[in-house]
Amino acid sequence: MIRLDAIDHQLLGLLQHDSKQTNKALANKLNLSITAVYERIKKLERNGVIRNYAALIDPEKVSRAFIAFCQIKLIQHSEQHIKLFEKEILRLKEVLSCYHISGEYDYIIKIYVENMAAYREFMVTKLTAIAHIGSTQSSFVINELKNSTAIEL
Amino acid sequence: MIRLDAIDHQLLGLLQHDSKQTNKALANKLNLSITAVYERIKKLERNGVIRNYAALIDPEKVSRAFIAFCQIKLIQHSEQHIKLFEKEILRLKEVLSCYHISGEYDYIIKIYVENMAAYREFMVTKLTAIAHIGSTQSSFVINELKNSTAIEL
DNA sequence: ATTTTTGTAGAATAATTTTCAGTTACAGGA
DNA sequence: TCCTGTAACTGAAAATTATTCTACAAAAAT
Repeated sequence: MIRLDAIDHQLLGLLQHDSKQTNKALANKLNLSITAVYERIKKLERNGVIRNYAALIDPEKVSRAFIAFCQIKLIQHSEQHIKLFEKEILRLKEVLSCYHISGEYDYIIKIYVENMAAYREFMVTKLTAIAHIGSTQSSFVINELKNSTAIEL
Repeated sequence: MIRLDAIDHQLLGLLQHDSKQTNKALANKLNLSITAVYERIKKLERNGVIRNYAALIDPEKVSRAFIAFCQIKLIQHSEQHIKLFEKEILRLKEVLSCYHISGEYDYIIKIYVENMAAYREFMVTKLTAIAHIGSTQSSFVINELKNSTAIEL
């Protein structure tokens, strides 16, 4: 396990919210030298604590304002069927997240499309086209209160 | 509505996966000059297409490997109760996402904690401490197949 | 046909990242 | 206690990158 101190936690907090700020700005906030910040970041990258850096875009600005969650039950649960389902579901670009979960349903997926018509199209031509899907239950997002990538430490 | 051409789409695709690559690298991939890339990025930032840049970290490396979804039903649905619930739920640092949804339950939240014991602690002392919660249903993540921030255009 | 706008390229400059040499703090072993 | 090795730090120099500026070309508007 990687040992992170309080400064690392602060640094991760800052970088999770804005990875474009300069080492100089970070150094000021953390009361460290630029090089110290630089070395800490490189270490976090080497250790795999920081996986990557991403630009986060506004779904509304790119016509993906309609978000839905869909829970899926498979007909059979053999390894073969699971593998096949997972392979197919990951092909779909509308699916931003996919989790294998406990409970009544087997999977929960998060879907980004333009509107309800597009969602219907997605369901009919793409999702239910995947073999071995038993039943599905969709929940449409009325309001996104929070969707953060930042883990508070 | 903002007009984005094919190059903007490509550019957004690249930046959503790796926002740390240099304009030079981007220019090569897009067959543009460095300045052209620079101007396009600034425009996407000005227009709000790019909301921000973030470091994405590995939950396992920071002891947040236990992920759960929890669906929540409120007792009452008056504006007052909704507002209060939303205010309280957003206070909780374990809650990375919170959506108001259609269907049987009112909200779905995604929770990151260290382990099942921490989840129990979270439920007992934090979540169910919020007033007006009717019932909840938790689903634990067995496997995260995909959790992307990148919208494919 | 002409003007305006938009997007682009290349060079110059400003700023930042990265490297380097040297210093300090500290834990473990003799 | 003292020594020694390690890890983390600092400040300056070098390398790279971002940003600005001027100019040009193509497309759209007048």
